[in-house]
Amino acid sequence: MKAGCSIVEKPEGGGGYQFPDWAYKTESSPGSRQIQLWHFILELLQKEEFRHVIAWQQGEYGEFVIKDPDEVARLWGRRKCKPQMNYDKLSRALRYYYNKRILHKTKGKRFTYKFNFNKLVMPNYPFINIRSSGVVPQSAPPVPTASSRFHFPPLDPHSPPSDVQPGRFSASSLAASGQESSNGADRKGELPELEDGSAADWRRGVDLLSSRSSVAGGLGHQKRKPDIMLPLFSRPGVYPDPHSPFAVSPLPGRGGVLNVPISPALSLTPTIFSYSPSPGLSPFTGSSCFSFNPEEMKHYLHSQACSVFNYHLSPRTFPRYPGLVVPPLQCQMHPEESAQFSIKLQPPPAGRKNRERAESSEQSGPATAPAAAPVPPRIKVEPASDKDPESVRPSGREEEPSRGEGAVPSRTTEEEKGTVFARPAAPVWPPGPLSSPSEEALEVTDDSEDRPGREPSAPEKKEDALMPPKLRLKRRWNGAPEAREPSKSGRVLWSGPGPRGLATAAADA
DNA sequence: CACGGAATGC
DNA sequence: GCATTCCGTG
Repeated sequence: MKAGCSIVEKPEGGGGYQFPDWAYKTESSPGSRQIQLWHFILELLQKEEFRHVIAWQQGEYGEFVIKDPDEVARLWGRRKCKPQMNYDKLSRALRYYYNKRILHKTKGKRFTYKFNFNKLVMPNYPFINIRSSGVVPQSAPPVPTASSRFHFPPLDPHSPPSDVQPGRFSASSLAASGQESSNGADRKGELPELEDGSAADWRRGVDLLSSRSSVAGGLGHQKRKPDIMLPLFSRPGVYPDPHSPFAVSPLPGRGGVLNVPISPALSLTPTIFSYSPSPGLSPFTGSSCFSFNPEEMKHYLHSQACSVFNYHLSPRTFPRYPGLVVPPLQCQMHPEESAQFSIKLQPPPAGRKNRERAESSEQSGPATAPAAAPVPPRIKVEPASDKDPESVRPSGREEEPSRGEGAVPSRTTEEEKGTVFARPAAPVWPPGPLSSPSEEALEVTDDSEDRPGREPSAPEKKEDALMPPKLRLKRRWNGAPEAREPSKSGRVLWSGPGPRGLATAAADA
């Protein structure tokens, strides 16, 4: 790998997880094993240290503002060992996400982009009812008793999906997936190809799941439909940054149907699976829904924890099992920083045909921000390289004074992790108590109002389920700020498709 | 600033 | 595939 740059690459699996595998893995980034820009952005967003550089925009769910474009570019360049990186280039990369629907631009606001969680998730989890909970992230309503009901997903391999599934979320419940949908408006006709790319990508996560589950089994054909289930999470709780898309909506009661993992990243590759491939380890493996090996579970939980932690996912994302304690692993990673050391400049790409300009460049930045940080002890060095980027940075760092949040120590030790769940980092943001998401969601809700969301209660199932994403694809939903909620207004949400995904999936299997 | 095509690299 | 790098156009 790029040796020189040590940085990131994926952590090894064995040891600890520095970051969720999926963040670096192939799965999440198919062709390339390197970290992807959106992962990186999420990393930065999750860290308080970078709040002054990039932060969630309050008010809009999933929206973030690059406060210091140059800095972000530098950090990115550092991470990728591209000293020549600048905002212009970085932004080009971000623009490529538009078609993939990972991001979209918030028009009118400079340096402001928005993650498209909704869409992200949808494809993967068509069964999720967005409306109720508000899309994505917050998706899940806390199910209080989750534990009791805990059904784990079934991801399992052999188990026939069919067998298992029924209980969990019925398709019906999930059904509604579609907010996105379609309103006619939405889809402009532009999308010709649609999906290919994008949908496919998202789908990938599903596939993974599937594959995992079926690995041996059935895979003959792949079904795209996800048959996975996500665990329900019980506690509503708290969450760190309200603005974070990962944050859960404060309102517990609403029902979401299921919780889905939310981050886009997650959606791509659910954390669940990330932790270890080995079949044996898989928590779900073999076991039926309820049975599982504690060890494995721990492992799983850990992973989840890490994910939660790393991305500030809502605790909801973390399934809670009674009694289970998650041991701290090292989950931390830090984006940037690590790079500090090894940055190697790469020669100016001579890239384009005739270009030979050499820019001077300093090598990247030295310091600007974080860099100076005390270098942590363990950071990765070459050998370790893979491990983490910033791995371990102890706690230190910070650059960001930010106001009050000082209180929160922020990650650091394990304990904190625990804390995270309990009380995540403090958001700096004041009040914004409600996140928009919820609001949005609320409105829509309708059927799902079910409060506790627990399982899928949704009665309705729209059957059609997933729309072929292909169809929809490229629409640009940007434009109006609120456009994103078509459902509400237009409401249509796809009536059609819903549950089918699951159901079918099962069936397929 | 933002967008997106094109060429290129990995 | 996913950027990175340029660049012309709004």
